[in-house]
Amino acid sequence: MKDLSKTFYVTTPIYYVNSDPHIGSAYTTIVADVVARYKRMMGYDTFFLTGTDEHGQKIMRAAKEKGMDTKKFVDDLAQRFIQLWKDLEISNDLFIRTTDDYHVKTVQEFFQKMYEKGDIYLGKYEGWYCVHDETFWTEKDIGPDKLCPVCHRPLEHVEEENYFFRLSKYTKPLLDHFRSHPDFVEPDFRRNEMIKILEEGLEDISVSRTSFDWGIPLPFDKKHVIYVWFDALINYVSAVGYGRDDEKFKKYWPADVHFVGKEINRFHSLIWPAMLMSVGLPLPKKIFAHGWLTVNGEKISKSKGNAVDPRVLVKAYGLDAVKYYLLRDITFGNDGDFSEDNLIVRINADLANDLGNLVHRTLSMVNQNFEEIPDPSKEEKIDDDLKDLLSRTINDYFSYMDSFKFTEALISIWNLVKFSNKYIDMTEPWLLARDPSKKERLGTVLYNLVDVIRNISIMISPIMVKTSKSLIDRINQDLDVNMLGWHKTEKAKIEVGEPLFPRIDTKVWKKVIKMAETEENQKKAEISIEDFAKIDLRVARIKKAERIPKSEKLVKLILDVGGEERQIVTGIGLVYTPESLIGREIIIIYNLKPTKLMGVESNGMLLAAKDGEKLRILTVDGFVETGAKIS
RNA sequence: GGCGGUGUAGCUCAGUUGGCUAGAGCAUACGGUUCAUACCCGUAGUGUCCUGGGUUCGAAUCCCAGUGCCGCCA
Repeated sequence: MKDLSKTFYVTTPIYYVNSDPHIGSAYTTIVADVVARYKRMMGYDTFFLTGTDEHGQKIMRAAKEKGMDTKKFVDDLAQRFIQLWKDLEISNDLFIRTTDDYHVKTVQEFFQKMYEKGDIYLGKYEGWYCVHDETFWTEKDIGPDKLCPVCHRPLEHVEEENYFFRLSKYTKPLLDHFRSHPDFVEPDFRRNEMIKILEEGLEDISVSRTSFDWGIPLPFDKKHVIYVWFDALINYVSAVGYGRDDEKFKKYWPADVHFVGKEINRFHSLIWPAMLMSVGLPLPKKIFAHGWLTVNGEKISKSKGNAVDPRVLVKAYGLDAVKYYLLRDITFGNDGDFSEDNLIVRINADLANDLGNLVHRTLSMVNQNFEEIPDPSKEEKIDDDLKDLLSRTINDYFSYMDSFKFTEALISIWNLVKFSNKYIDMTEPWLLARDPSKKERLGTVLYNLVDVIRNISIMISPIMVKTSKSLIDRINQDLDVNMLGWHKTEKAKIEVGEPLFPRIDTKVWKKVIKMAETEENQKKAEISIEDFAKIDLRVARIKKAERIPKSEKLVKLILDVGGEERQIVTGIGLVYTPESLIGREIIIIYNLKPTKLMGVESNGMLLAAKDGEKLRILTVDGFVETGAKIS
């Protein structure tokens, strides 16, 4: 299976250093990392590239505002990305910066080639430029207010001599390429968008600027610097030695897949291929444009406070759990939502309950009954079922991973996890253990389970690196994809270890994503006196109080409200003992709609002041008859 | 404004070329079990399959119109 002549080259976008990395940017890189790890496991000589995009007017201005030298400024910013990827254990083989010397040189050579080909010409550009988006607009694109149609910032009028790229010339060749390579751009709806643009025809684009100098100078006209997008795209070839290390370049180019966000799909699916055609290089095999993440249902933005540093999540939940969640819950290619609630559900249900518990119960039984992993012997029907499911899972796993269907790959692995739990239930090893004559059967059952766990740990290894390692170490086996399959577990001692994933107790757990809006929400909307009048508040005296069985918090109260007897259920059991409540006067909402809590009827609600964990019931200042109204 | 996608159980979604009483996971309720992280296993549900019309023996699935959400372009 190992064949190092197979190579695989995978890239992320290079990130514009001027904005902070958040969970959205981390998502692309994490996916690319999973793919790189998977391909390495499959025996490919893999090259995984990420990096930073550091030129452009926006960065130059930002540096100026801070009074910093531009290069020093981007050095600091790039470091933030390098550190983040280190913290997320991203396995990139190179981190490219567009300010790296070799990149600068390659870009100039690339540009020179295009020029010699006759695809670059000097023209006059007149129009409006948005510094923020690095985008040019023509008069007809914008309104009389001269604001950017995208970000609504003021535009700058520019009029200068620019070099242009004859992009229009490549409309037809690109269209042909799209038609003859149906998998060139994925998902398919993104490809269709690109085809539509091609059918309408491409226009030549301006590719140089003269009004500032933070960029790569044109080789043949030093007054100009190369448009930042042009410069950036070329990173994909400069990183693997274009014009500098032919052997390396030949080995890895063309790239197998460029992972990009949907907002930059055009650049990668149209402009970049046209540039490559111009210099006579083969096109990348695939561009995969994924969707955007929202966080807790809202767009990621600093003002909303949900632009969380991914490390905060990793620290709270663990890297493997966050990665599992991202790949399991968000269908790759579509937009998705990073929901902390759903993350916790996945951790508790899939990781702790299903996988963690399967491992823990299996390994515990092995060590309770045997010195080491027992030998299998005669197989029964249920064993064949497990074996069949394993082999189907392995097949599905390969085909899903090869087509970047991570969600499906994980679902299919987890079907195996769930069936393994059922297998334990059906074979009842704890009963087998009580009957010495069934020791052999017990050994077979436990061997099968360890064998499946071994397979699972290999399959999850590109995604959950630490978990996989921890699992395979506990059972003392090799993490080798060639060992995927039934009954390839070697004899070895095992170690039960701590539970892989502790459950998160949602009752006490504090979430880490603080939505800025939450605080605002706590300040409730103004109400009128009529609104308040709808609430019927009364004084009541507690006649009886008793805990509701099986509940820590809930207490059932029998009240006297002006001679009427009422039953309410209240959640103050952690703070008050029932005995201490009897005889006290409290305030209740008298006309609250009745409800049932833990099956016990509650006709009203007691008022209490809450300060974090502290809780005190409201009462009246001196004696008042029960049933008295409060207003 | 043009084009495209999407709208299925409380939640997240699956539903291949139209075909048996519409599915899964989570959550809920009840039962079983005890090796295990109050875990696992089983059972039970609930759905105007966005709305209205049409094609068909038969439509969540195809066609038309409307509507909500989303995307691309202008």
